[in-house]
Amino acid sequence: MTEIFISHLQTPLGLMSAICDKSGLLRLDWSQEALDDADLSASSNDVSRETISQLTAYLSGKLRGFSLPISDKAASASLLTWMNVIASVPYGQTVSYKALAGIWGNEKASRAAGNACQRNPIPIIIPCHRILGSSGQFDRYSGGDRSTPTDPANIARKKALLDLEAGLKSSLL
Amino acid sequence: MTEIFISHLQTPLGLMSAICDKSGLLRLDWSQEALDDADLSASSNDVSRETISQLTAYLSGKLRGFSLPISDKAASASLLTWMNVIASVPYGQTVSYKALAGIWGNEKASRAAGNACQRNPIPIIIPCHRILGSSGQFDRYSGGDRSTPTDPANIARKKALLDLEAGLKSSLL
DNA sequence: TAATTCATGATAGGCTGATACCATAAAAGG
DNA sequence: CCTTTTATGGTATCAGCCTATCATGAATTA
Repeated sequence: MTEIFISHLQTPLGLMSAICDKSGLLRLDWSQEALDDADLSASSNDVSRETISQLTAYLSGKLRGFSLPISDKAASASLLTWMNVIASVPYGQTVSYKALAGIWGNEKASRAAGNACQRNPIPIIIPCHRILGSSGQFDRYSGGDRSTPTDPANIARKKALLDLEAGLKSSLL
Repeated sequence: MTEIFISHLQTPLGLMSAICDKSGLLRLDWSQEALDDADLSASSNDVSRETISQLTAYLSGKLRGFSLPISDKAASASLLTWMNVIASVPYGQTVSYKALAGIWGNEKASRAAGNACQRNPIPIIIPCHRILGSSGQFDRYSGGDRSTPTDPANIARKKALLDLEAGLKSSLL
């Protein structure tokens, strides 16, 4: 029914797929299973190409903020509000789940904050990698795939993104 | 997501649209709103064309029974059982809502029978026009559009179909 | 320090019961 | 005849309610 558009980017951390409908970004994925319920004959469109373009600049260390339309079908209404809160964390900074929950409106909802990070369909653009445990742990990361928060490959991705933003690496491409 | 196929037939009673997915008929409609949630670029397929073909023969008085695959997504499971009951009423015969309910399994469910007729997504093929009030009234007909059972144009269609099957007219084309 | 345990809040999914909707039918009253 | 009233059964929808899940955090142990 709803037409789907896709663009890809090969990175040292894996192949990324930007998936959109006509109104904006739906999700960003590392694994190929992104294609599961998408039309196999999908082509790219302006938004998917622009996403890859900005992503390339970001991973090269040349871009510190994204400007992209996000489809309102990317997530439930409640998750979208969480995504806005996550997006308010600036480049290069990190925040605990508890602090994130505080910004959201209830400091005690730290666990709900983690829940939202896990279900974030658009990693990097919505910078859930900047959310850490209260004592600085970054041992969980889903990278758009809700089912693999402890996958070592994902942890490595989180670390790489943090290193990039901390200036420890100049590029991830 | 699910691909849709459509074929049309212009008749004196209005433009008919046969809408299918790959597994069979989804619905048959008189009004153009049939296209509302269908892909505007939809094309025809074997089933949609065969539907129009058999329909043409039926409306010309040359065919008295249909043989077409019906998608299991055309209706809920409970409605599909009602559709089978309706389809068991032979060409040229009529039955009351109460009698239909009796065949279905509960003579007192006459009102549920009417409910099923109203929601029948495939008029003519599933011959809900053969179901009348207990004293012979045919003053309700939806013709695939659940919201207009008392529309005079629909009543006229029901009468025309009954006249055709009674041999009062030799063709509706 | 590290492993366990416990208190917590939000979300989504599943289940249950209540309800509004009807292309009915029969009876009652004029 | 006509309209009105009442009894009626099934379906779909929705509001509650409960529950499992979780990328947490803090306190308690050893």
